[in-house]
Amino acid sequence: MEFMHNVVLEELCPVCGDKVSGYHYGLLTCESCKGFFKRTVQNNKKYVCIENQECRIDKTYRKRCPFCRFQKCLHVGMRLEAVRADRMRGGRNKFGPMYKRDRALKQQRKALTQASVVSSNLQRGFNEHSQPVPIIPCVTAREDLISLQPPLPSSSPGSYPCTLSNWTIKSDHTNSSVHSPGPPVENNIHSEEIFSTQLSRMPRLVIELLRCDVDELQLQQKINVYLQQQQNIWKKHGAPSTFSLMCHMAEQTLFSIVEWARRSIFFKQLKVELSAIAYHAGPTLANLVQRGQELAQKFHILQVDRQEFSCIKFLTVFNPDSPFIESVQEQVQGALLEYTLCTTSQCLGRFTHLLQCLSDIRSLSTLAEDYLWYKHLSGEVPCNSLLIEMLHAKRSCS
DNA sequence: ATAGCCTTGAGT
DNA sequence: ACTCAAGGCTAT
Repeated sequence: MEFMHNVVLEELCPVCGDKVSGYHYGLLTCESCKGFFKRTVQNNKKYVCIENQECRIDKTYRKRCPFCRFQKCLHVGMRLEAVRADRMRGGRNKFGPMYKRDRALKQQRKALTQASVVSSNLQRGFNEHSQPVPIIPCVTAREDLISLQPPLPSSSPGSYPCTLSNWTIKSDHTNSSVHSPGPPVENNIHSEEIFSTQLSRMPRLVIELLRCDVDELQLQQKINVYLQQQQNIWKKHGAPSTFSLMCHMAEQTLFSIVEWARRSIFFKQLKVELSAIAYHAGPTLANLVQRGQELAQKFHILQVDRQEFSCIKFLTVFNPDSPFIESVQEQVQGALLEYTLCTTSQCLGRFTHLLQCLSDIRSLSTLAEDYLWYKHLSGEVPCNSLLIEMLHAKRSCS
């Protein structure tokens, strides 16, 4: 228990970088930002920024601009609705389970990191370039991406259990509007223990991929915050097109994938061409959305776990357009095969299903890309520099 | 106004 | 009985 607590308290406040004192208003923050957020919301304070509304907020400067500090509080995901209108003290609120899952997730990430460092030291090389991988923090906030407005008190946290025979790994999903949540899984106190034990039997490559994985909770929070902001804007200026909204969501996801690719273990050895990105948009938008949902459903039925998902993502994002990438792809595919063989009793069945999913993602991604390019040529794509840049890069290559 | 410490109380 | 995230208090 003490160990669990330490994992959490080692972190830095996402607002100012000060020492975290616990979960406050939706996430881990320091004591001072907790107090600041509380005062601001309780007293309905209105601040004004005398600069450009982009003041740096850190431990030293956090007092200088309360406007930007509060914006940052909202941006990183502090929840207005966690401040009690009736000022009742003590007790618990609806975020309790979310905190618990977040703690478990962080604990598992830490176990992974430790196991992978040990494993790096013990084993030499699944390829000749193999070297101990530095520990890289998973926080990848791009603060310039989202304009800052208060979130709405609408989303309730849900659980997305990824289970497969021996492993039980849960991730938090606050947005369940696209895919339905999986069956409830009881909170297994010993899951971390089991997880660590089983880790030793997992293919090393799978461990590495998993360790570099995207912080889904953060990505979802960002997208949620964005959608919530949009709701405020719609009230004033009317709703934007679904397509424009999806471009924004795709852009957020894209940034996250780029960050993930940068962290990925082979990235430094590659001249990476990020190209095949799977997101939902289509020949007609509705058709592509439907195909995307079908794909999500397929993943759900198969109960694809994080390990498998990491491998599939790697195989999707990196195009086998050079002999080296091709060989790495083969290794990842091999690791996936090894993993599925040792976690299921279905022989090749599961692996074949996963490859089918991969193929679906690729074809969906091609359709989405064509559609986006068409929309771009007809001047309908909002100014999403990264999306368009990627599209241009892809088109100029092929 | 800030931020560190204290009190409270539902959930476990 | 214990935990820990709410609100409260108060020196700065």
